Amino acid sequence: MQEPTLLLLTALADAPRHGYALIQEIAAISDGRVKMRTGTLYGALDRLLGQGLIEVAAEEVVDGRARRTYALTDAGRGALATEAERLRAVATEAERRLSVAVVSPRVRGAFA
Amino acid sequence: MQEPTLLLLTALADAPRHGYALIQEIAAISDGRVKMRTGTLYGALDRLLGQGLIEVAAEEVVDGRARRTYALTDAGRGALATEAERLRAVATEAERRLSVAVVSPRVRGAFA
DNA sequence: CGGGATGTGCCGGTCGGCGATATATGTAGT
DNA sequence: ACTACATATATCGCCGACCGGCACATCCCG
Repeated sequence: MQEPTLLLLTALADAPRHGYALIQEIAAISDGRVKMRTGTLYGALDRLLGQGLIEVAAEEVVDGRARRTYALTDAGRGALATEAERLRAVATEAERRLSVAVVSPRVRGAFA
Repeated sequence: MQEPTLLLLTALADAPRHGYALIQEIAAISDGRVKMRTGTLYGALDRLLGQGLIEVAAEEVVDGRARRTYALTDAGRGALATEAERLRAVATEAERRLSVAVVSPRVRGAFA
């Protein structure tokens, strides 16, 4: 699972949302750094529907505009929890290794 | 940056290693779950060299076999640290949202 | 002498992300 | 009335990363 997909699931984790709201939510989560395009969004949505990680929670017409609301399934919640835990583990390991890195001779000299 | 790439940088974070050793190190990090293929490895290595995140630390011949050892550059260490922090943030947000999720009516009934 | 571990490298397929584009309606400004 | 922007959904083709498979070479063990 790649990051845009993970962000999508994260944006659905606390409450069901429709496509356009997801784009905004992801921008908010990432402090404006990630601007998901509709190409990425609807492709990922289709894929996640096929994988059973999300489902269509509602289809309604608001102000003349169709709106389809998606929600995480139990499987989606599980997948997100697993993925989050795995990523945290990798991040922790990366940081641990950086901190115990073999100090280069040049830098080691600073402690001599 | 994708996960195989992140794993590669992580495997190089504590000490320089050569290609084959990286495959084994990544398997160890992931508890045997990730078996990186050579196609992925050398492709990523080339890319990371081009990006200046890693460098060739040594080229030697051991037991008649050529061995090329790679090491993280300062830029690579920085990129890995940044990436690890970002991933941790996403993982934390995902877990937070899962925990504060709107409880569905069906489940909410269990608390009534 | 065959098989497995060590070691590097290429090639083609596949899949996900991305930019571009299209369509349609509501709202606000001029 | 016209324009522009936000809301909202959807498709298409390109590209880059990943991956499986293959090739090549040496060393060690049975």
